Amino acid sequence: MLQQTRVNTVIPYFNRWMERFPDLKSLAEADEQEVLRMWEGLGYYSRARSLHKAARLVMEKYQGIIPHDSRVLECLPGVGPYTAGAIASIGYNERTTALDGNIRRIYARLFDLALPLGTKQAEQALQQLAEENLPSGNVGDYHEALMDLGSLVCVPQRPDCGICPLQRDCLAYRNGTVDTRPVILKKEAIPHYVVTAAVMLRDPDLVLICQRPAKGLLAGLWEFPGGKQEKGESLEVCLEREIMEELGARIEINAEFGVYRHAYTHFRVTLHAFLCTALDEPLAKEAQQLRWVPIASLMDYPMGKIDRQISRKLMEKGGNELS
DNA sequence: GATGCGTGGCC
DNA sequence: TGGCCAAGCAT
Repeated sequence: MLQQTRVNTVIPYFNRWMERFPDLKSLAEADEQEVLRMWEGLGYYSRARSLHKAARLVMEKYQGIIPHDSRVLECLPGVGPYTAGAIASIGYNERTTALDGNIRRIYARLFDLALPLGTKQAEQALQQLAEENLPSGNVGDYHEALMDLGSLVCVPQRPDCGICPLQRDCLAYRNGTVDTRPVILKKEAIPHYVVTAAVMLRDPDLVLICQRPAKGLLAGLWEFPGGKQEKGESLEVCLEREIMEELGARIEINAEFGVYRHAYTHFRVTLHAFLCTALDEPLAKEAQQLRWVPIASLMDYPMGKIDRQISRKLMEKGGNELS
């Protein structure tokens, strides 16, 4: 859960998760849709599927005992170099590095590393620094201490060097390069898409939702069908085209339903949702499956943020008022 | 080796 | 508003 996610965001999810899945066995026996529902809102949903698979794998292959060896841990789905090192060092006090974003930043500043983060040379240098500076004992505490220092004091922007216990050892501080360490290569500006979605209603209170493909963005989650607006295309034409492409159906667009903005990692979207009626029976083409579900049951289906907002608005309004 | 993958907080 | 960033990993 903590991969690329702040502790304060994780805490409520972690507590709910541990209540529902108190051990590996309960997680291993759960079905994937429920796992995704428990994860909904945390993002990076492949983490949930990987964790689910890893639980099953540990139950089957390792008799329910999470391995101690970081090289073995790295073979588990969703477990890479950092997570393997964190489990081994924090969980089992094995003498292993656990190089996360915080610790990379701290070492880059302590040693005034000029190599851009993410390059092979920088990674090698950081890994070497991590190994050379690994204490002989209490490695888990060491890693947690550095991560806390990185998240509270040696933060990316405007670090609080005045209260840093490492100030006198910090080469970047001495050289006046704290603000430019670590060196981060500029990222491309992210595109902004306009997309449409159809809230297709059918008596008495059914609405059509589609399960997204098993790979890619929001994989396995449910959504209201639609897609990107093309150049020179009106929102209505866009929606009619998308529904024909995705579902092979003509629709009647009855009313605007809402406008939603959202920023993903690699793009932004403005989504226009419309209340619609199907003129043909929709078929699953790109979607894994389609389902006409009672509006009151929408919470049973894992969704991304925008589709969950649409769902909540639908549930508030109720089916009758809309059709 | 580069790219894709969510969401929320801060400025 | 938009950019930046967060206890990275898989492909």
